[in-house]
Amino acid sequence: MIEATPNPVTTVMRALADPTRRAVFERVFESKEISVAELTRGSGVTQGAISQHLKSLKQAGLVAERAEGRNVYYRAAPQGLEPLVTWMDHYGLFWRERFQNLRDLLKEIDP
Amino acid sequence: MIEATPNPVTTVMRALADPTRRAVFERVFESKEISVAELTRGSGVTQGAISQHLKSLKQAGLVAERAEGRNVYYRAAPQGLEPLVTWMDHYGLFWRERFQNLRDLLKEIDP
DNA sequence: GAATTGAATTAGCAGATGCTAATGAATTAG
DNA sequence: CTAATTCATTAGCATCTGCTAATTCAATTC
Repeated sequence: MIEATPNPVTTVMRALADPTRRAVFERVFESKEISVAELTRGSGVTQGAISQHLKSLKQAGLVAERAEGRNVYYRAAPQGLEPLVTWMDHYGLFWRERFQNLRDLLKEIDP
Repeated sequence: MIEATPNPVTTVMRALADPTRRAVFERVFESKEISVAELTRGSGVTQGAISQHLKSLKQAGLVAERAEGRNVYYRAAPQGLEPLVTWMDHYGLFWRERFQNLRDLLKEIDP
């Protein structure tokens, strides 16, 4: 079965399924803003590869960019995760169990 | 960067990233139990393909099986989604918004 | 017992994927 | 102005993936 225009869930899952690409997202997420060069350092892959991963993440709506001079700074766009959350809402029944342990968390947010 | 033993998050995401395979999981989830033949019907792919997808899902811990006679019945194992949930717990900050609407749900569970 | 059905496995293939190396465009530094 | 830095893009590649078709084994059915 082929999806003409791929489902958002598919897009996001595919973007995050690759460990290298997911690691890029995580680093972008943890830094408020981070340049491509900085992302490349210690990534184990070339700058070109990083740019390609960033392109995928951007198309999935998971990161956004801001150009400044010759640098391009990326930041996470966690709203991009919404398709995943919605999907899990529906198919992750076992959440119910989690909700039982959630009282503490709620207190933390609104004591 | 190559992962020797792939991360559970990677395993689950990869299993669910493919639309056909995810559709299989969803159908298994919605039926309490379902045979391979039944899954094959209306899936658009051959029985062999379905078996391969089920194998992936099983290795990811997302489904379990029960053999009876010459049939094999599959059921969802939503605990297999835990790696995903844990990951999102960490990287899906925007959950905070959702938590605000959660009070009602909690009351429903423990009035 | 022979034919049928359900399911797993395999070989083989077309297409997708992730990577590198190289190139090019743009900005900054000397 | 020239050299160096940052980033995106491309071609080419080795590998992975999802599929079909075919085979095999097991369990019903006739």
